[in-house]
Amino acid sequence: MVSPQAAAPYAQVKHFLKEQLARGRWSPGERMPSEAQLVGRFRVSRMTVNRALRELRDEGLVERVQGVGTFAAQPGRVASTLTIRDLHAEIASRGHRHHAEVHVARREVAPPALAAKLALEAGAPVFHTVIVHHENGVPLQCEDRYVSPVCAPDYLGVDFTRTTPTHYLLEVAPIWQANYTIEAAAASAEEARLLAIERGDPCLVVVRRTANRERPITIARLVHPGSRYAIEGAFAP
Amino acid sequence: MVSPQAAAPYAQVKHFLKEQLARGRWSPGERMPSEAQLVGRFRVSRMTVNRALRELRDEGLVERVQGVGTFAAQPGRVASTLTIRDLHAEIASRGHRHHAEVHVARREVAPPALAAKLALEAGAPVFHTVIVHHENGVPLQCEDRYVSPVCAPDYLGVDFTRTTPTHYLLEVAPIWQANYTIEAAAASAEEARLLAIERGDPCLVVVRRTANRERPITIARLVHPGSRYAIEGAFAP
DNA sequence: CAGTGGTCTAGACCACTGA
DNA sequence: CAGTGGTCTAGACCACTGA
Repeated sequence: MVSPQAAAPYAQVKHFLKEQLARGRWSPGERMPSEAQLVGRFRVSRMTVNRALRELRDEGLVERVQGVGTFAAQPGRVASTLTIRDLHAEIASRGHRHHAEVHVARREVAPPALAAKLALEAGAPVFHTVIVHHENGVPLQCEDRYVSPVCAPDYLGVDFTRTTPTHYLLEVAPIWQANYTIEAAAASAEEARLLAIERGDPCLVVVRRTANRERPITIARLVHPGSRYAIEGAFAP
Repeated sequence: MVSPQAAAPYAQVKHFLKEQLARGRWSPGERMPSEAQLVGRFRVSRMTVNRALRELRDEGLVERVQGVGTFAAQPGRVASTLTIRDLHAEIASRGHRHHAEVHVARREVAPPALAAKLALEAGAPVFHTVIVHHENGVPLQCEDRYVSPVCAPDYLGVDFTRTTPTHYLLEVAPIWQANYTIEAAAASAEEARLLAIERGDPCLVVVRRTANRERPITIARLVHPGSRYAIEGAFAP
């Protein structure tokens, strides 16, 4: 009998393997235990073990070859797609906990360059939030965002520990178009502090600007520790 | 009885729902059929339907709430504009000079993990090139590439100072599908040397794997100095 | 309370691989 | 051939939700 609070068996198997992989129990390319062996060790059914391994494969942690076996892949990356996707949903879909720390949430006066990008007049008010998103308690993204009060007048009234800016904005101001840049940059002292990494550590930086049919809505600078985040995607005809 | 070629039942259910979602059968937030209803309609077991829905949730296409139901998610899903561009053409289009330095171009024996990724047998030969691309004399990209001899048997005969691997491969082995990851990483000593940057400097790393209809063609790891390269894109409805 | 999704089980058949 | 992963089934128990 399993006590109610206990993690699901498939999650336990997955966690165990993840842990061992992180510790280097198997070098990349090395054969890992077969499903049958894990069934024996954990006293669970093969479907349960299979789900754990399938999810590890989907996360890029293991490789599986039918008729051959399961092998350790290069160590841990998390995945995303090049879409405007709510980070909360993304983390939840991995079965992980998300929580957000709000560091800044206020009205500011838009300096000229920013005002121009948001199609506001210089000196007009603009909303500014700085929020750090955590996955299972580990900082994953520092979201530095400016929002046009014209498109989302009630933005600052949102409880960002419960609703992400992306989620809220997608609801109140549907996106018509967006552009983005993706680059690698060294963490600033401030970013390093917020993300619990070292200054100068490589970060994946996405700058995204969205607009509706008439005007810009928001500009966000999303900084991710390079070691904890990767963008994944695919295309087919 | 299911004919051997048929897609797996879970994939059929998933495909059906994806199709309907794409057609706007359910608006965002609208309730979709329950697992029980889909079991009845497709004559499959609930585990099968559950897997289809779970994967749709993981892809961000639906939201599921225990005790309540399954709902169509906000769209948010836009085709990636990340294209496979020939770097030579990209540099030329900026009116700049491109030249390539070939550091490695040889046949090697594929270690197991690589062989699996390229659908080769372990120990089979594989082509390996390491080429540094310069824009106006400045190193812009270090291209570390493995190529399946099955798809491009004459690969090593190409003069890579005159033709880029991407250009050549697009000609001899048209791409049917591709996937990629984008991440930030610190330059290794070797990469730093090739790119004329400091070890540890942030780099934008794209790993791209392409395949034709039958089999993988090539895996490339493209390392760019963070200070010199960014990916840009836009999407609109 | 009925309906929902989350998960597990113990078996099954299959395709594939390498010895 | 034995071993592997891919998938399915038909049931089960559970937590959760909203009427």
